[in-house]
Amino acid sequence: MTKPRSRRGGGRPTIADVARKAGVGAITVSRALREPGRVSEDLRRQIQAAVDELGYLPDPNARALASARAEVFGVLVPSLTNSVFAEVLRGIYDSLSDSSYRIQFGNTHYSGLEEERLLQVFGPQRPAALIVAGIDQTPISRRLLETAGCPVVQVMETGPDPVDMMVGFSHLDGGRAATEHMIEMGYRRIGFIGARMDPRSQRRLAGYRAAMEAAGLFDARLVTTTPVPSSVTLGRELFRDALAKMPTLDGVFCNNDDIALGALFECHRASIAVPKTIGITGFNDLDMMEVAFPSITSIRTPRYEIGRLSVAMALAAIAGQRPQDPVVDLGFELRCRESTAR
Amino acid sequence: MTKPRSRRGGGRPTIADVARKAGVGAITVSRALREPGRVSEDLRRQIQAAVDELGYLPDPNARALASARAEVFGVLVPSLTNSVFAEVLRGIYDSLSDSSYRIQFGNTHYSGLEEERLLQVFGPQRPAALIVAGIDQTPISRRLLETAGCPVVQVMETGPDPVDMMVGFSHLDGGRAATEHMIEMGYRRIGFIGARMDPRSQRRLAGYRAAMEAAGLFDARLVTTTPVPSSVTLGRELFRDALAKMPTLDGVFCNNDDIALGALFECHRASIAVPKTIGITGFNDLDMMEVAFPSITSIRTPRYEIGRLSVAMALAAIAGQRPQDPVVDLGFELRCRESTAR
DNA sequence: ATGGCAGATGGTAGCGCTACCCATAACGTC
DNA sequence: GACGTTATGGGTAGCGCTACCATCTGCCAT
Repeated sequence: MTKPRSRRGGGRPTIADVARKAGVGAITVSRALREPGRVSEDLRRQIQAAVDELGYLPDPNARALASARAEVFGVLVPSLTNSVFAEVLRGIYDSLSDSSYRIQFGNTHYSGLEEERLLQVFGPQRPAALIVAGIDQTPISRRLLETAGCPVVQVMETGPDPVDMMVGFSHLDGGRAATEHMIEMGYRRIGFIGARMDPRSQRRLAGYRAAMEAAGLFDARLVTTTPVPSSVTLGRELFRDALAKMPTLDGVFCNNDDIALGALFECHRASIAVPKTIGITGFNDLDMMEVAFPSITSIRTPRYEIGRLSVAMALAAIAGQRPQDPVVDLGFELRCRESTAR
Repeated sequence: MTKPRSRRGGGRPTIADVARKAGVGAITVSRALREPGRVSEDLRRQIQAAVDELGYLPDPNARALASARAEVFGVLVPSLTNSVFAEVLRGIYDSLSDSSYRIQFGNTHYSGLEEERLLQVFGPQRPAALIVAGIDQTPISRRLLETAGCPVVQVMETGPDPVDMMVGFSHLDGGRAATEHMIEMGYRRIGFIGARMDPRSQRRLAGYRAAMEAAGLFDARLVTTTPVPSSVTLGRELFRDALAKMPTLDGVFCNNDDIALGALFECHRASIAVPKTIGITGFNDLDMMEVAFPSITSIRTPRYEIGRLSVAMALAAIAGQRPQDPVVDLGFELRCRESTAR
């Protein structure tokens, strides 16, 4: 009569239970929880008491269905092995841990197809916001993002044509700055070694090339790359390859810090003096660069900050505050260290 | 008349649209999608055609509400900076990417309170399974896990009293094995240096102590620890502290590989011969241990495999297949390298 | 011929919440 | 004193899906 069916949910209190106990309507409970300002002080207290007593927790699934909006941030990164993305994720996480938003994440494995698949999985859920790494989405992914009906933040890079918002920095400028630094320090036969060669790596390479050409130093044989995923081990191998191909090498700009570390270790092993015989520059400035012996010059990238700011922008957009400039360039910083101090 | 209200959802096709187009009942569409075996070949084809034509995607929120079960795996890890957990996450992710399960993750920051909060956020959503790192949950967290109404896998460690299932290895045995190896290699004044000192680090320390005591070598002044989060930088500092405290040190077993790398770099910097003057052993066996110069002895831990197996066990449990043994010890492996080859 | 039973399909009634609209009271304003 | 206007609360009707039960068909055993 009262309960036509044993409750499927397993007997957890519902909003109706709270409403009954507090002697108010269910809607008022809903409002008291979501927009306390619209409910009088008295009722709010009464309702809070009922909530506490019953241990009521709103059902996020019912909420999502009724409001056509899930309290979920979807986050797409291309890799979990690469600690750079772990840091972005950490920034995202830390900025969201006060809120009731949950984080759902997807690993695209640097694949456009996989990214499309994941967007198709995330979309129907109507997430509160989407944060995706990179700016080179496939046309299908782009359309999925545009029609997602929620704020979208592309992170890690900036570019001219945001789907919605962007937070990042210029990899091309970073690559150029690193290379110019080495040229300034007197290196001439500067190699580029890079793994994975995703779009961001490509742009770092382009920056390297621009700097080298501007100085009249570019030589295609100085470039050693592979699509294989980056690792310290691979860094060592690539460095050996580069040196074999070009024995007069006097410096290397590495795609990232893992590669740089591998190169450094190989120098140790082969008794090549760093920075005297060969200079080394990394990219990202992981913690270990400072500590390495010799310490390694690198480009500090604002990974954690990118995560934090992307969330801040998304939350502002959810609250209806569109930023004046949807594209934010957080820049980077050259950290000169022993490995290029000739 | 037909549509009493403009559709809140924004006009995406619903199951009713598919049913109408295929000329069947909504329930049959639902069944065709979830348990194809229970629908005749003919209708299945018809329904599939309608689904394709409309581009129908089921609404996961509605599904979750109606079935009191969300297609979500909740994953709780204590850190994102520590690449060990990134690897576990990767294993979890890779095992789930074929399925329609989504992954929601939480970062407990090594805090029991934060873990409780996150479980309280995850619970009401009725996830399909929960994967949590560690076995030292607070009583409240434990109860939340027990009453979650879904499979629970505790990962990274094994222990006697699983909430439900466990996948991991013995950190105590790992610590002991590393220490015994150093003793065998002729080291005597072996220090332990450790950061963070979470429960797993504590057990590695206990293993170290057991081995040292068994050999009559233990001395409390050999132990240098800090609750500060681990990093390569910190490894260097701790190593210096340890050496200052105990100048006769002839070896160190490091809490983890970051610390070991910091110690190695400090040895380079201070011109301390490794492995001759001081031996170094790490823990986890990250990629870089093999490449370092000298290469660093470490304990290989099955991080990725833990992630994969935890998902496999959870999926089996969801399918109703309880494992014969709910606790799986994946073991570890000592990798002897140059840093302890005296 | 009857009953029974399995397999295939459909109808009804929610799951727990919120959007939308309405009711009421307490104040003004002119 | 009629008419807003604001603040506060409630009722109704779904959101899109699935659990539960009913129905219908065909086929076998009796």
